[in-house]
Amino acid sequence: MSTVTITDVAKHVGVSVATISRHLSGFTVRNEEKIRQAIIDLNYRPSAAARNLKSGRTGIIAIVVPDITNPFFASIVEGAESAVGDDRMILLVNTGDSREREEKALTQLFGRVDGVIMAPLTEDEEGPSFFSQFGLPIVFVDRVTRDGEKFSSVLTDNSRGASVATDYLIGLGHTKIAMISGPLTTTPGNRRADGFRASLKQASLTPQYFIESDFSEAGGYAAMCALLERDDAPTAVFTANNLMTIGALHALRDRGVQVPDQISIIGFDDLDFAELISPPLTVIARDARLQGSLAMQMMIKHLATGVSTPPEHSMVDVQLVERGSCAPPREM
Amino acid sequence: MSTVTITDVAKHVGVSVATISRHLSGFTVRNEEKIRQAIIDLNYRPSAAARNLKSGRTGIIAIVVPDITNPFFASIVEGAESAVGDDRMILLVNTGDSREREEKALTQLFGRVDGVIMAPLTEDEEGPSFFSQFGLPIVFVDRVTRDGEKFSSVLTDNSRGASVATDYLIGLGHTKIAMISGPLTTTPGNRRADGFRASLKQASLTPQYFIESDFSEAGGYAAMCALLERDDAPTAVFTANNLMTIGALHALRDRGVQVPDQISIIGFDDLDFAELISPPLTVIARDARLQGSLAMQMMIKHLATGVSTPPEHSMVDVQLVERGSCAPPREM
DNA sequence: AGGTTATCTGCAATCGTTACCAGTATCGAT
DNA sequence: ATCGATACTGGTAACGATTGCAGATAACCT
Repeated sequence: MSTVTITDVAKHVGVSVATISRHLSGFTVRNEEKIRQAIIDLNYRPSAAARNLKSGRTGIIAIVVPDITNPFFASIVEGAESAVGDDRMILLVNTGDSREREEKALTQLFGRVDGVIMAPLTEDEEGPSFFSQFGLPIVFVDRVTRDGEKFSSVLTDNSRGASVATDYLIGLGHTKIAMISGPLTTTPGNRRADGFRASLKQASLTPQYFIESDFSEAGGYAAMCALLERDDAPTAVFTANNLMTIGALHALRDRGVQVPDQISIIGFDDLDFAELISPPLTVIARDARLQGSLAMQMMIKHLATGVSTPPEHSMVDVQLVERGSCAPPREM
Repeated sequence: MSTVTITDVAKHVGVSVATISRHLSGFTVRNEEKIRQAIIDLNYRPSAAARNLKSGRTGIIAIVVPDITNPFFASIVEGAESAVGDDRMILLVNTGDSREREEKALTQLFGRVDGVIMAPLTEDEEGPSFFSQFGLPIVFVDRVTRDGEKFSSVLTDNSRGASVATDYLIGLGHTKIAMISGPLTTTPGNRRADGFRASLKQASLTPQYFIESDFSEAGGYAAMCALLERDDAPTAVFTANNLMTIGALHALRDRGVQVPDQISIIGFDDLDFAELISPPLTVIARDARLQGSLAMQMMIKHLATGVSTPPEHSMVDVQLVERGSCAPPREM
């Protein structure tokens, strides 16, 4: 097996370890060709652990997401992966929607990675020092950073996105508009609920059909069922993420409710197969891949320029993709 | 910032570093409480790099997948994540369907991880030593291992799955059955094509509608278009993975071809939203999450018992999920 | 008290690499 | 022949943790 070290290579060639090391670092040395050959012959691979210990860097960037099976986060990861470059790798942590695991991940990550790209589950209630304590460079996706925090972020205008969706439904003539919301303790959940409420208010409507759910498919299903059981059911519903949209659609299908004849539905975040659903699903879309890629670029830049550089913030556009799942209310 | 070492803690308490180290490793030492407190006060976190260097282990297991946005692989990762345990983490490598990146990943992974779970892109043409040369424990998902290889694997009966799909279409009365296949250089692509051909042969049919594509949505789209342009178009099509199924469905939708009236379609690998498509999609399903979890369990077991243990192999069931996208052929 | 364990402790070597330092060879110019 | 500059070299001290060894302390028994 292979536990061949730099010393073995040095002996084999008949030079010192320093020379081999220099060759590895790209300096010109005398026996270039001999060394190159010896490395191949002995199948020598530098020990990452030893390098880490000396340099303090690992060449690994972590991405922490709540749920990798959510296509949105999968695309974030893919985008980040596309921007990571040849000399670094990605370590994925799936927190499974658990705040506890998220926290533990951060402590475990320390020393194993050079930085963390994080789409966090919850708002930071513990105060501004919570994320700082880990002493890791962090780039946030979809989480607003507080004053005094020195972290960069890639944001979407969640509030505006929700407003666009709600305004669209209002524009179609709906007045009984429901929202299946994410947890209000999360940045996206919170802001999207804000946008919804703001639009309703501006149209002099009250958010009587607001349900706080949990961003999961099961949660969306349950919420939709609850809405349908009401005496005075809504004529339109805005679901605050893709998984809940799928859940809601399942509920509607199981109950035989026709879309958009009996109820209109608009989701936040696009889906690969949105056009294949019948009717094709109208959504608020944003470029997840771009977000992941931007986050990675920020991280790499930050790592290159050093800790002292001020944090950057970038905003990714949201837009309405009109398909066929929304229509004017029937009984009007 | 924090670069507090075990020496700092030792000095702070007034004992030797060895004592701190022993405390960290769970041995009973004299000043337990004092040490515990010092660690908190100084915010000390053991250096992963130093530990790696000494122990030779990293506590990280890599998962190499061709495309993380494919729900199947996302589920594999999630399953693995669920089984990984508290003391280890997952490093994700997305090869983006590139054999080159797959290879490079393996070399980069060496020394950074304790083992690799791999859903490889291609068959191993380079001979049995190709994967061995990296000196890494590997568990394969969906790749058959050769004689003489000492790697474990989690397999699906791809051939049988394809046969079940094909037999189902034959049973409905179809004779002009197409297959949109994955690359024949990959294990899954190869075996599924085998199953298709075998079933056809048994029914005395010839595989005249066989198209080798690339497991991507765009590939599925293009292949479906090609099939539809034929003078003598097929009445049923079997798509060899979920992404190509989506692509094919898009093509059918764009051309206004009715499913299942004008053409029947059955896919390999289930989709979260298969029921939401109209008509609901009939598929060959298998438990991806289970596969990921099994692979991780094998890896952990292997790591615990040592290199000498013989490789394990486990087979995951496939089954037909009948929904509404298949019907007897129209003109018969 | 003396002897025998049973516990705990510190010293120092070690893991594989990098980087500093000083040393040597080569070369052209004087 | 001497000099200085250039280009490379080897020895070695780190990086931060773990661990075998031997010594120290305490605990227990007769």
